[in-house]
Amino acid sequence: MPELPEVENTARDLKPLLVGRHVQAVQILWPRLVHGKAPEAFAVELTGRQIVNTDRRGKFLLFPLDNRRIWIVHLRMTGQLHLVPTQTEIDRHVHALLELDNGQQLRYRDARKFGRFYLVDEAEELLAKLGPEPLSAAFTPLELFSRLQGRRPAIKTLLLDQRVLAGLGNIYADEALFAAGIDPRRPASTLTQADCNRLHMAIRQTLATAIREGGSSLGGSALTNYRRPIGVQGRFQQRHQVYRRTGQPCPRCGAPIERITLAQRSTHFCPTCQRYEPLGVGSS
DNA sequence: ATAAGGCCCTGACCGC
DNA sequence: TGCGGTCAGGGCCTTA
Repeated sequence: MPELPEVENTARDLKPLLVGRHVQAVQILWPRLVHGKAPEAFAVELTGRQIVNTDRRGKFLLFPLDNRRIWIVHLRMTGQLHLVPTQTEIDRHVHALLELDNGQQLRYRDARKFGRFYLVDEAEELLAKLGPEPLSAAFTPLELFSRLQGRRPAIKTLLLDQRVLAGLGNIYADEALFAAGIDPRRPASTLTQADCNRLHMAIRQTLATAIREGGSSLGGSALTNYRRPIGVQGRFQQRHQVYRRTGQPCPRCGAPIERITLAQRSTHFCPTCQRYEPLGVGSS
């Protein structure tokens, strides 16, 4: 499931393959892939354009074009972009074909059909509500603390809210909270500045390491599993401390990892290392 | 304004 | 082997 590290790797992998290429033809095989306009109009508007860069904001992939418009892709759960020779067989999960000027096709493949294409004049039309980039200078421990003030939901829930912080999904929210030693159920407003200092560092280190490891690939099949455009899987799943490790020993203390549901999402944590004791409650 | 829950999709997996 | 049920969950939408 592509989150920030997977999207970042996708953008980086595609950069040398796409920048400078012209789009010679576009075929949308599943109309609802295109957001906000007819797929025919999308195809016409993208045809003939040159891709001048590849970039990322949150979990969105950005492809600025030579006419200053931007093609934007969100992979959601199972979206994948691959570059293949034009004559490669088209399987039933391929929903878009972009013919390039070098005999290659950029293909969008998505078993769950949750992903979307956008074509906009200004990126802000789509990205205005996103919170800060976790790896940018704008994201500071104080910024994190400020954004949690007066918010009652569990900290895990808010970490998944892209308006609070852009790019975290279920895997990296769980991993970052474990690294910071914070109970995912804690009401966000109960985190102290010191908690936010640890969480800020944990988020950055978790994401930076995951990017370096090529992201996380979970599940057995190449269909639903994250694959980089160059075809390889990520390696970070080998370093998950809690995510989908229910019942297995915590790498820090050995206690069994627990799984609960928060905001309709599975949540994994160590009940010992991520303990929350509200003031005035409990003994000692 | 915040908060909570439903919805879209289909492959993988489990128990019988 | 076949089959029904459940799970996976990002972002958008509706409702309170």
